[in-house]
Amino acid sequence: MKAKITLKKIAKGFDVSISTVSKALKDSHEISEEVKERIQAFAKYYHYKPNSLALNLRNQKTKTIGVIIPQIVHHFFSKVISGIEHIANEKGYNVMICLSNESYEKEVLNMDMLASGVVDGIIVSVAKQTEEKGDYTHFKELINNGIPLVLFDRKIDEIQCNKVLVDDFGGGYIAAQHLIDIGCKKIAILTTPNHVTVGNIRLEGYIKALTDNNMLVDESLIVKVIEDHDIADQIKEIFRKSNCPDGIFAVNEIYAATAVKIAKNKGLNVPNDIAIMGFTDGLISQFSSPQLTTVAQHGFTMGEKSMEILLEELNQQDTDYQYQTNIISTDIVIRESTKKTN
Amino acid sequence: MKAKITLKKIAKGFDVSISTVSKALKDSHEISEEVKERIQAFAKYYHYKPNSLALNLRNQKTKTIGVIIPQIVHHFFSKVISGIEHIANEKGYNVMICLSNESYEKEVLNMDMLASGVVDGIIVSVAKQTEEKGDYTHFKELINNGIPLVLFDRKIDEIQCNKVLVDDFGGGYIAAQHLIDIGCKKIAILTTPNHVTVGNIRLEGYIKALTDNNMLVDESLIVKVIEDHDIADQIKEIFRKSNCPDGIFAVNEIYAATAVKIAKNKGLNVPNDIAIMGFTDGLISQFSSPQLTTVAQHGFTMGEKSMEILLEELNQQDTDYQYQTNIISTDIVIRESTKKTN
DNA sequence: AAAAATCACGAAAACGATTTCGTGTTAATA
DNA sequence: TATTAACACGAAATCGTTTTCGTGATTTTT
Repeated sequence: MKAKITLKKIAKGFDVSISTVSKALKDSHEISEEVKERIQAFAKYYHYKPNSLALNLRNQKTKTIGVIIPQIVHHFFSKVISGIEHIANEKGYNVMICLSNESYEKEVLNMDMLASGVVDGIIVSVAKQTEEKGDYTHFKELINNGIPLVLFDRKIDEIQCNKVLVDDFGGGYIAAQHLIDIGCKKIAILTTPNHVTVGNIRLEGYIKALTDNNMLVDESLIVKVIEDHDIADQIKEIFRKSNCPDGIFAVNEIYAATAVKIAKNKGLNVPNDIAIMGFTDGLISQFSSPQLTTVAQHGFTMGEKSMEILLEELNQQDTDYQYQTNIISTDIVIRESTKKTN
Repeated sequence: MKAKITLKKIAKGFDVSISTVSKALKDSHEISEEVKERIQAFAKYYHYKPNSLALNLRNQKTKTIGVIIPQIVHHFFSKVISGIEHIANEKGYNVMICLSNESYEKEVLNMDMLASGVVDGIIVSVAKQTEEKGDYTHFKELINNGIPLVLFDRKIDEIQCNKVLVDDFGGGYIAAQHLIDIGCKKIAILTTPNHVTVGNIRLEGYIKALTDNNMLVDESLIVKVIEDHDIADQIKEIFRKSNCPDGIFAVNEIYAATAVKIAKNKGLNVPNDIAIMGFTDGLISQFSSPQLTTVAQHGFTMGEKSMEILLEELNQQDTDYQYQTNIISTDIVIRESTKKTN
């Protein structure tokens, strides 16, 4: 393990002071051309790099932002990260990604770590367990400490900060409306338990679309999938009912793809016997067969927007800075799984 | 923006020295119980957290490791990250993830950033562009600077360091052998251009399996897909040939799923007319129809192993430390796309 | 009562870099 | 020749923390 090269060592080598070396490397006019050249050449040869820790400590900023996401094996979050990275790199910021694995405890741990001076600001999508627990003190502490925070994807009214959200309500609405438009009469929804905000809001959009079309909301067609249990088993339930649906709106790709698989196993034709669509335009939707109609939620744009807002907050000086909530609209991507051919 | 609380400020408040505060917070026996209690209570109330930058600077270590991956929207890399995180968290390390987007320039940038003192060690999967360029000076510099490095997934013989690799040769071999076993006579391979090492090695495994079984290697059945062009167009070529294959081994999920789609469009039955299999057991393989037989490369295990080796190197004192290359074996996951029913 | 030990705390160095403010030497000006 | 710039560099503070080494003031021991 070779010792890293520092200003001090260069100074000793040239028998000058540390300040001289520092200035020489910054090409200061205070230093003679001859000394500058020699020092610069030496530094270049040995690949001298100023120590970031020292710089950050002195400048009281790190040019790094932290991101805490619940999962990484997930198309949407990957896209958001890409969007964040895109803007961050443009503006010369580094990105530190942490995973909470949907766990409250890991979220708190990650946040503590990030808040201890290693980043200038933080972007978070709240873990499901935190939503369930409803304990947001770690966020409030962060804000109290004056560290800019942007929340994305999951809507938490209890925290006052900048937010970037998906238009889950609108997404749920256009999904249901699409199924209605193609002639579905009995539309089921595969959603998440109540504490998962995004699923809940999509459900609300679905309900609104149904009532706007004078359709009854049948509780038996609303399936709240619990992730601890076998997902397929829970989805199968809906096919057993005497009132088997002719359309299914799933609030994510996995549920949608699973529903398709079950339907096909039951001998049903998708989309002719039953139309099925999902949420999130990921790889599963694109590659499953039939290809899935879905609501695209533009993760990349969300990441970009989150980073832009964070930068805004980082650069603002106003005492009366106003937090904003940005809603990213959704689009429907129509594919085979809802294109009836008869 | 509230000012952060520091030892200095606490010291001023209590009219004691900084050292006293520091010791009081560490419950040192040098400080009287009374003073300790008061300072500790104050610190707790105001959520005092030692500044990481200062600590890292003093301790000359950050308890953070950096990871540079080419892509994040990719099941395999996501899995690797999860594995790295798993071990890192167990050992009290933080993980900083950077994306190179397969770009040489971004890889160098990220590495420079990480090498400037912010991490204790680095785990990298080399960008395709770097492989193509063949310029590994930034890696050599890193090693020269004494920063532990672990390379994973992509095999770079030019760099001397710890490595964790997929058994791509074995994977290619068992894939081809499997197709042979189920009776395929003309087996095509969809692989990557020569400079992408993993694709290349999988191709070698495929060739070895064929020759071991006394089968001819038909150059016209080896398709090297160029990612700049339309992937589907290039894959379609193989179906046009007079000698259309009865088995396809694709070196990744996307190629495999695309091949399946094309085959189905041509009216071919998968697997009966043509068996198709991929590499990487990701979501596409699991959810496409028919479900894809594939070679699982255990990304999670690779991540864990990479982190373990990095920790080993971080903790070693030996002057004659020996680098190791760890090969993670692959498994074949047989699904519908190669299960002939006739 | 003198010597030694303990107590409770402060001063200062160290990590690595930047930057302000000197300061001694030479060169230009009056 | 005396004064003033200009030049080329060094000392020291600063960022926040830990830690070693003092050092006065008690307290204990002889």
